[in-house]
Amino acid sequence: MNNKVPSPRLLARLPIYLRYIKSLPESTTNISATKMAAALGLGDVLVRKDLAKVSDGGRRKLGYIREDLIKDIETFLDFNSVTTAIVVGEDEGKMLLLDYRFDDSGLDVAAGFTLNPSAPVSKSGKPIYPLDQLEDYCRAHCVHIGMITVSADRAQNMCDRLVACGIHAIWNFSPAHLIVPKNVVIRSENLSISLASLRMQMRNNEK
Amino acid sequence: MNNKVPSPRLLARLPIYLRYIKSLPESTTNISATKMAAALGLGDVLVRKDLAKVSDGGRRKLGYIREDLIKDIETFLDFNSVTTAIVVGEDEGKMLLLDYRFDDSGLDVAAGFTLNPSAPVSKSGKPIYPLDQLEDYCRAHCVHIGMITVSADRAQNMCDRLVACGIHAIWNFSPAHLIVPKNVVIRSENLSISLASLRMQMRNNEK
DNA sequence: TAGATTGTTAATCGATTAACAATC
DNA sequence: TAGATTGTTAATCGATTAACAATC
Repeated sequence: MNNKVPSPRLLARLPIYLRYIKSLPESTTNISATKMAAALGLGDVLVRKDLAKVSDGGRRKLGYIREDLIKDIETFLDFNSVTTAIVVGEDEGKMLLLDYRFDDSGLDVAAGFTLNPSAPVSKSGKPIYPLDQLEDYCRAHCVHIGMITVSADRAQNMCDRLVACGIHAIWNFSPAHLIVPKNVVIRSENLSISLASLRMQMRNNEK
Repeated sequence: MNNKVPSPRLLARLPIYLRYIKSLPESTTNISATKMAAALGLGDVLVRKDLAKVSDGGRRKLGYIREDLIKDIETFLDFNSVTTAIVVGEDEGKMLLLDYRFDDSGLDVAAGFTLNPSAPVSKSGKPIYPLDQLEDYCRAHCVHIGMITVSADRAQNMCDRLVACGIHAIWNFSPAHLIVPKNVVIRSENLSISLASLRMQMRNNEK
């Protein structure tokens, strides 16, 4: 394990490894990179190199110790420390993300904000506040991530308000392209991109 | 424009270009790769090479004709032909995707299926059928994409049913790892991966 | 021992960037 | 002409794979 910035590709594969390892029967104590690679359709050397970056290695002939590997990946991905997030949004989208099960990944979606809350809590019991309490809440609590699910035309405004509250990162679920200062991290989920990629694969698959 | 399989990275950038070009004021008739690159924080040669792959080139000194470029990107991404999709899922998730605005990207989310529909139509008026009508519907209509939003433990079963109906692609919004035959395309949206990547960026940003 | 496995070093491959020529 | 731009060729960079040595 060294301290270089991990590549996005590695970061994308680690949760996949994690899910796979966790899906193995309880009785499994060891897992080899070779088998994991075969099961996931990846090269074995690739998996081994990835694991070398997050753990301190497996044992020849035995592979990696399952328990330790889970711990190592989770530690590397920082799943053990909790980051607090809030959601600002229109009703449906907001509800969904408020109640989304980010299982064991260290995200606490603490509250939702919307213009006119129709209920004081979401389905899973998370509090929903009127939008004008956003600033006070963020300052009173240690909120690091702001999730945006409003429509494209209101997204930049929400983003600016969150940035002004001192948020560290914006997780944008709106289709808008948002502009943030350099010290704020931004990540956009974009179903158009996924869709384009899916259709492209379909097209190529038909030939 | 040639006929090689486009790289996923190109595919991810094209919708970003598209969104940017469309966001320009109505009066804009030309746009240069140089300016676009600067606005989006990309290298200008990269943008120019990307555009060369989808259009038949810009004009020196003037750049690209906006209108044509939009058309070229949309054609390349196949946004003009319509693909029909259906959603199988639990209530909230299903509703959201049924009503999601895939603006102009050529996806028709035609219907939703769930075990016990609480209403005959979604908010935006899309029909919702009981799950046992899935097979009949898929065979009667020309459904190409099956979107899965059920919980992890039921996802593989839904996936198998959809595959048996002759679906061409599975768009998986459940956290499960799904197995499909070679002739079916699969794409999984995975918020854990996004979250891991976001937190990693945050961590590196703080240093 | 033989076989399964890890781990390392070199080769390959693909994507991006740099340098520069062309041209309107 | 000068400047803004495209487009091409070569260089660089990073990620993946191949080959192989080590070892339990």
